[in-house]
Amino acid sequence: MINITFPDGANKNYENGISVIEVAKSISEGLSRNVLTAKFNNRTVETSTLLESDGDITFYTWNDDEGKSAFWHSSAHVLAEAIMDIYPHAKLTIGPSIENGFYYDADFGDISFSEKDLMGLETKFMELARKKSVFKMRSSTKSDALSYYRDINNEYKIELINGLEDGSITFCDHSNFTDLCRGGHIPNTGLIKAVKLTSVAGAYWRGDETRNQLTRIYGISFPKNNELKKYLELIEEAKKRDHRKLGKELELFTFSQKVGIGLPLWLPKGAALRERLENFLKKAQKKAGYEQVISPHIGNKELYMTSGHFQKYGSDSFQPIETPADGESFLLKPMNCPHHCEIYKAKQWSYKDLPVRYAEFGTVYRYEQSGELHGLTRVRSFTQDDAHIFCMPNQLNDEFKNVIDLVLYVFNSLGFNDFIVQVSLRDKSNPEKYIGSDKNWELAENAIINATKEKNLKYVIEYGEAAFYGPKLDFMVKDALGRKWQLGTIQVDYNLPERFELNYKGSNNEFHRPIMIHRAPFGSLERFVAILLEHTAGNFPIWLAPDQVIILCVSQKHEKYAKKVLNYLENNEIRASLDTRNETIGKKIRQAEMNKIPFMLILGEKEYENQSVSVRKHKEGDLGTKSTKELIEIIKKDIDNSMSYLKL
RNA sequence: GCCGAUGUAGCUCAGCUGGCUAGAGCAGCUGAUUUGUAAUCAGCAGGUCGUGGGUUCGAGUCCCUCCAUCGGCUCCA
Repeated sequence: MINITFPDGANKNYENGISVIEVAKSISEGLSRNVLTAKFNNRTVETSTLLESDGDITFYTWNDDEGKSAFWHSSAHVLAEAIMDIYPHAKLTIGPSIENGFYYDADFGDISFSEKDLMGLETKFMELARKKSVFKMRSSTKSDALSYYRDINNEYKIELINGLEDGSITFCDHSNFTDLCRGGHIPNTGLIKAVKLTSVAGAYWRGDETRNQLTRIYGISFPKNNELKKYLELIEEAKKRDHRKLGKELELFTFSQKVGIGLPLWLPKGAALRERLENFLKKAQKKAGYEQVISPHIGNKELYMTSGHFQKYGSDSFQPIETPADGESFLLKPMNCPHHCEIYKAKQWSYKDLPVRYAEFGTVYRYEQSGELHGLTRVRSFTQDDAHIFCMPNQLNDEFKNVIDLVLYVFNSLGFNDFIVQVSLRDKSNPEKYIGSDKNWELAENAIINATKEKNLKYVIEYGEAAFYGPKLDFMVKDALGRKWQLGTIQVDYNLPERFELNYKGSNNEFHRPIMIHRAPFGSLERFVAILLEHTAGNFPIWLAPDQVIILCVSQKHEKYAKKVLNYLENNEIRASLDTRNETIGKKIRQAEMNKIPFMLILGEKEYENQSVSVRKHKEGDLGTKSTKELIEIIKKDIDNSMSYLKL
């Protein structure tokens, strides 16, 4: 007999060698039907696994992330089977589950696989799934595994197996198909009732640009047809929130091939919105002891040689601007830090002066690869809400924590509650990617981790994501389609102060090196506005909204009164516009709704007679007739509410 | 940069297997209408079908080049 403990603490005795699914069945028939995968003693097991010791068990269904990932991972197996069925010469590599679905990477050799071919694969997929083939794990010796893949000439799997330890190698069989796999499957293929192969993409083997490019097929599958339908509808809805679409519709920004790809042009409404964001942050920074500085858009190449940026990024950047003078060249500013270092150097510093905090909305230019450009989120010219704090070692922790507070304040003010805090550290196996001593890196990395812990932030560590000069604390937010983007960032840097030979006079009358904190709560104004657009679907908080009020005349007869009301609103510092076009009131309302203007005022005969206004709120509808005094109160209150966080 | 897809008026799209002066709705302009809470009616104007080449009696439609955009990969100071 073995004793099995359940998540609620209850436990029960079973025959030694009972299967996971039988244990589930002993609890309830329903659970055994829904269980997709399980963990036994914290190890992922198959539902067919036989249990031969005491232990804790947890069952996972479609409602759990673990259940979904087993479902999707199993779907990847079926996809692989379908690929081999239709393209017998393809070479399989890996096929994991991802956040929304799964993919499989395969080498199709000379065949160019395109989206048109997905339909055929999808049909084959469902045909295979319907066979209800059972997933069975099987262990193999390293030499058997290697000889299996040598026989079918799959160098990718051979490379994978060579990286595995003998004794830990397992295959998963279902139907007549087998694949190298470490486990975590659903009971059988029949549970997959719906699949959608969503896209084809190129992906480098092992993520390495210098190696073969494989064909990646993305898909998503569901236990019910209806869920697939709902998922596809959700995607359609999300596409409507795409900032590129909304930015055009709301006349916020545009691009022009003539100006150049990836170089955004801000339209009046967008520029004004951006300015409001800048002023909001400037105000907060002033309170937090920052001073604004200004630096030029170009800098001498020597500046970036000193910082190390030129050596690191020079060859694939906008190329240096040569001047008539011999040997003189300038770079378009790709970052502000070197300039701020030189500003720091403009005077002598005493320990009594520190910390000093230099802030600048600095526009920078980076030659991003053409395939990487993406709306406003990845551009070649963007404005960082940059600042650099120069401080002493004993001030570092407090300064860092204050910056965290500032970032959180910005995020909370704008309703970004759903973000991931990422500690981006160096990849120690690639030291050539970084500058500076190991000792300085240790200090910087520890400073970030400690401050993050002290602020009780839940964080994930990502190795290899650090900047070349120092580790980062990144605040990641998802766009409408779930893609993660870095917005806020805070970096600890011991290296640039060294390279720029920054110093201050300590109380012992000796020179010391300050530590530098790089930070940008928005990250870039461009990306921040893009993500804000997608999160709000263009319904900005009213304090930010391009137009807060639009006045709609029932007929052109009321234009004069409308102008009076407009004037009144403007005198009360409310952003308003007037629609006097010769159109029906219905049409003007419709357009104002589509333009997402928070308040609409309808002015006609009735309002003119008693000098009132009819108020309609965006998405809510008619609020009835109000006096102009009441109107201001209503709007001011609304603006006030939208700024409630800003005042904390 | 790499893989795949797409590219027709300001916007959203139609144009079957190549065949008469390339269509529609919205937006724009002109006129009528002067309107009561999500589209008033009529008329007009607007496109070298992304670019350059090729195949063909004939190309928006087929082929190639380049460019841009979209979905990924790589990259992201």
